[in-house]
Amino acid sequence: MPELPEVETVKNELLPYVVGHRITGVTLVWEGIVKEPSVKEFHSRIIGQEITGITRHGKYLVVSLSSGDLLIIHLRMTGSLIVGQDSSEPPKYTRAIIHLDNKTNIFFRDQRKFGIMRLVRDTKDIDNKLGPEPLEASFTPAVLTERLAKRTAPIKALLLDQKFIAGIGNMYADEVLYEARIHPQRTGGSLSREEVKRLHKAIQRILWAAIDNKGASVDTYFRPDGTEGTAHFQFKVAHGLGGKTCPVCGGPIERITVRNRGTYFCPKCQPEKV
DNA sequence: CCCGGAACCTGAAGGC
DNA sequence: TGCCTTCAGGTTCCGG
Repeated sequence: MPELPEVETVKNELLPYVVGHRITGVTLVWEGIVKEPSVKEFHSRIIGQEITGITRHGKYLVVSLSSGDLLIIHLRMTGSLIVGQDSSEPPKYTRAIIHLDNKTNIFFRDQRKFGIMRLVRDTKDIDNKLGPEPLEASFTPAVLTERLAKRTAPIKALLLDQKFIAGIGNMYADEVLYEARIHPQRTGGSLSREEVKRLHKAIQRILWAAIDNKGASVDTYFRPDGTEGTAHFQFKVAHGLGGKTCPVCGGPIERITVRNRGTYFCPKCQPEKV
């Protein structure tokens, strides 16, 4: 599942292949991947444009074009962007191919067809959906404290809410709460000052460590060169480690459901009552 | 605004 | 072997 560290890695590793190059064509193997504008207008506006940069907003990739248009890409759950040669066979589940003038193809693979592309003039509509970027300097413990105040939703649900904080998904939410020793069902507003500090630190440490490891290849995530990230080797609880042993207390990792999402945690190290 | 639940989608995995 | 059900989860929508 591409979350902030995976999307950040895709951005970083895609950049050298694409910046300064022109898009010579886009093959839409599945047209439904383009949400906006019409397929016809999408083609006419994107072909011939030079890629000038890529940024990340939460889990969104924003590819800037010389025309001023922005190509917004969201990989959702099973999407990946793989670099290949013009002559290479499209990987399985390829939904779109971006052809560049350097004989390079970007293959947009996506098993479940949830990923999207959108051509827009500005990023207002995605930025309005996103809370603070957790790795920016402006995301301080005080900011987190203020946002948690009076919230009655479980902390796990808040971490998954992109408007509360951008970029965290199901895997990293579990890892962060484990690291912070906070039970996923605790309500946001009930966290002590000490717990909020631990949570803030855990968010930044877990996400930076995952970026250092080029993301977690637990499902269908691959780096643009087709290799796997290694962040999942550091997971203590997330993604199917239920039943395994907590590395700290030796007790079993449990699985519960929070907001219809599989949630892994250690009941001993993350007690419900403090 | 806040909260929770369901829907969207498709392939993998498990039960029988 | 094969049919059927269940599960996975980022985002969006809807109801209270």
